[in-house]
Amino acid sequence: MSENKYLSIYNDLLSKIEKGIFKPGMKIPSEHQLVEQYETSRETIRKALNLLSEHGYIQKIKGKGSIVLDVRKFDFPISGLISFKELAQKLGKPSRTIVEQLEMIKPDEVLKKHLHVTAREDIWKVVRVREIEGERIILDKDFFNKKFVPFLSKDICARSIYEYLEKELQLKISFAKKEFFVEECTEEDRMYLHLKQYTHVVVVRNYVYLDDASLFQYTESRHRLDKFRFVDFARRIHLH
Amino acid sequence: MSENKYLSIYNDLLSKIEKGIFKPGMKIPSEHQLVEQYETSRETIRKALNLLSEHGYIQKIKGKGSIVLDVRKFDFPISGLISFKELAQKLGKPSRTIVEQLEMIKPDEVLKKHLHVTAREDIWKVVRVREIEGERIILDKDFFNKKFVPFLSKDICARSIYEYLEKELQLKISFAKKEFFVEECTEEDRMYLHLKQYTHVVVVRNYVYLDDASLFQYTESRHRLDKFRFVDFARRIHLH
DNA sequence: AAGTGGTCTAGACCACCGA
DNA sequence: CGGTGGTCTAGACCACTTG
Repeated sequence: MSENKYLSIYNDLLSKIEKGIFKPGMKIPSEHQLVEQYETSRETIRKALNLLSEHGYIQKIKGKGSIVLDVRKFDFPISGLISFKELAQKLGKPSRTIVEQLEMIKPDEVLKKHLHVTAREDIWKVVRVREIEGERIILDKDFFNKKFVPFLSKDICARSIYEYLEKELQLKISFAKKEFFVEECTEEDRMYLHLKQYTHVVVVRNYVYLDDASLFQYTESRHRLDKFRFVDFARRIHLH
Repeated sequence: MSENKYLSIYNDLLSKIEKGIFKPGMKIPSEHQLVEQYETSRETIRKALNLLSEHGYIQKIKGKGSIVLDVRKFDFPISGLISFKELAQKLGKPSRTIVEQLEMIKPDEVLKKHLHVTAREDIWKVVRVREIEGERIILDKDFFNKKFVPFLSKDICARSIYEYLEKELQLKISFAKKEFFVEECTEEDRMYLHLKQYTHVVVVRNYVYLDDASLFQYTESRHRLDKFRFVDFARRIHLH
């Protein structure tokens, strides 16, 4: 219901692109035309179009118009790392999540640094393995500050912690910083994953921040080399 | 000189953050105050603040204000893959670029698909090796449609093709799509890189689009495992 | 209740593009 | 030249936070 006007226009235009009413290469109506269609002001239309542009659906060209792009349909949903769930869904492959550890700990030196916490604070530690087609591919180690996440259960971890945090606890995730690099396998990797002949894993460190800019989660995700994949869609910034 | 007003405000605020005049955790002046300081309208201030927010420098909180974040200073400049140059600069290490191949070719099947071209079009192929501290770390294979880049020389390739395209040819790069994955080393990798004991490379496929949404460059960048690093800063989108 | 950021309006002028 | 998108203004009302 009471959606923002510019968001509802964004969604309306998006669905027209996805349904093929606006086809790749085509120009969508001009801002002036859209102002009349949606009976709103030009800045509101521009907000909707800028969103479409930032998400890679259209390209705005000064003096010409906005044309529909075709880059996105080949790809995974939005820019960024495809999650385990999305991957499994896309590929239509049988998969499951195994909760290996769930405990309350005090942070060690490394974790204190990553989570910006003191030695006295309580931290949830969750270790999960993601299995696709019977192969244990990804090792996820999540750490949550108990201050933000008072309760966790194996059941919640086996489903989606993510959904629990956003829907049940109403935590508003605002932004995340990710780091990727390759590391030699650890004992822990060998214990939990089916590594085959691979001697290295791709490590993704994920720092998640809430709406009020407080860091509440640190995750280390360790992927078997051959099953790692990432897609990034980046708009170039033209300052100056 | 004749810079946009909102961009000059953005740059001014940014330099105050980087100089520490606005410190992490601090609130910057309210939009109303900034309107008076910069003698402009509120929407213009908001454009500048939204840019700062999108680039991860501040966090806007409704009803409270905008606070300065501290996530970025630990990291490489803007979100996205750090380029060879940035890496070398950051680490202050001696480095150079070696142009191994520069030729005009007709696209094979794979390239036709990647560059969206026909078999008759001419394609520049550039193969370069990036060396840091005497080690050949990265193999870059660039392909340009001759339609957009009529002339290239070894000299240009040894410096920065990038600068040449933007400054000399005035090409406006608009957005890029990147794919990351890990692959087994090829003969070519072994020939050009110092791979040490590593049996795999991190492959980055880069598709670059111009302002008019035409695809003009395809690049395959092959990194030795231990020297690959990526940082991503992603704002979470809250639709609905 | 006062202050904050989020949305929205109805105008204006500009730079760019195509015919 | 008319049409396009980019910037900018000076208001307005709202939802939210804090005292």
